[in-house]
Amino acid sequence: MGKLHEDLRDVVDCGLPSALEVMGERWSFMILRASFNGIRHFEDFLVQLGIARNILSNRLGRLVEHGILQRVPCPDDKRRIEYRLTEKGFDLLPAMVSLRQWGEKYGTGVPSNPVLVDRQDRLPIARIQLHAHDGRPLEYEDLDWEDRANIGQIEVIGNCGC
Amino acid sequence: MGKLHEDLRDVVDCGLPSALEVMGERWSFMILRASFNGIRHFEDFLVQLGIARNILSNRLGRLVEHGILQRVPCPDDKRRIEYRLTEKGFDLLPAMVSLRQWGEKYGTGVPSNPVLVDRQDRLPIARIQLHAHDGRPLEYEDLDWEDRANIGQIEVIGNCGC
DNA sequence: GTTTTTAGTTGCAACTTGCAACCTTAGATA
DNA sequence: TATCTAAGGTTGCAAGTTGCAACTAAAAAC
Repeated sequence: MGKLHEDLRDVVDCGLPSALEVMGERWSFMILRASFNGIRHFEDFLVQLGIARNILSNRLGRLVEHGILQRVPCPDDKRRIEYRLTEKGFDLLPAMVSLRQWGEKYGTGVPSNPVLVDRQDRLPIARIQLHAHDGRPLEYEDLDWEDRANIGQIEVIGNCGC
Repeated sequence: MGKLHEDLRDVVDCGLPSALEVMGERWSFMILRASFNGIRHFEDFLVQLGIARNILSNRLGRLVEHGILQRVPCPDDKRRIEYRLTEKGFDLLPAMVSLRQWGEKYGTGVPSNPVLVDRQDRLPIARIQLHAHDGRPLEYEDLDWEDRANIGQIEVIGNCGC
């Protein structure tokens, strides 16, 4: 475990390798999706995903190790363990939704269900896209790569630019 | 190849499994990132990523197979092959950026470079997040899962809701 | 016509995966 | 109290996947 992944790390200046170290594994996003849908127990993941026991055990362990899930023993039944999303885990929602939207657009064409809605008006959320620092939506033609050194001083807090 | 992935497909109503069939493989997102950065040739991917030749060959083939990259032989030097992003490939940008931002926030702390900027003002793009159909930014507390059947009629074109 | 460059393929060893069977601890039942 | 069942694992094995190094094929350079 690990040897394959460590190489990815120091290849380039990019958050991607460290993200992929956990989330690049085959079942990680599926487990995350189940978590977002409220699944919390080992056997429920097992049934929902059709994953092998040992792999699920291993993946849950790795997700916990990386602070994406939290392992909480139930106080009322000490056999049961709850795997809950941490804040770090919740922060993966945009990435997951974006991948899901892409898969839905180009994949088998099966509409996803259930669907994320805005609690206020019960309407589906918007398609995820890139925005400028001031909120204007950006298409690929509006973008450029720039060396960080050339924009260091005018950078605005809250924008990461990557 | 493929046997492992087909199972993911029909597990749930979700675009995620079909997205992960290609992009869930260990090197796919790294190759995609290199493509977004302008890398187009076999040997350049090889050097930039430090990936094994046979794996790169295999992954490029799969990305082409899935219509994410296009294999274009150069007319001036017929040894050379260009791997170019298709529209389907470009559409993965939000997912990649979102993952990258997450990795940058929680990973090794190394700032990504180069950085995506708005061509108009040369400022870094905003952090990717979820928005309501009318553009309001949404946090996780503002969201709910809803069965597609309950919102089928009021659904707005351009919103996918997943 | 020999060498170099680009984009691969092949063989092998090491690692990872999936499946089935087993183990461990805690509650439930009698 | 002993036994049964449920929840969450671990272990062993066969099959599949990966990485490395060495080899090949075709086109360009010298």
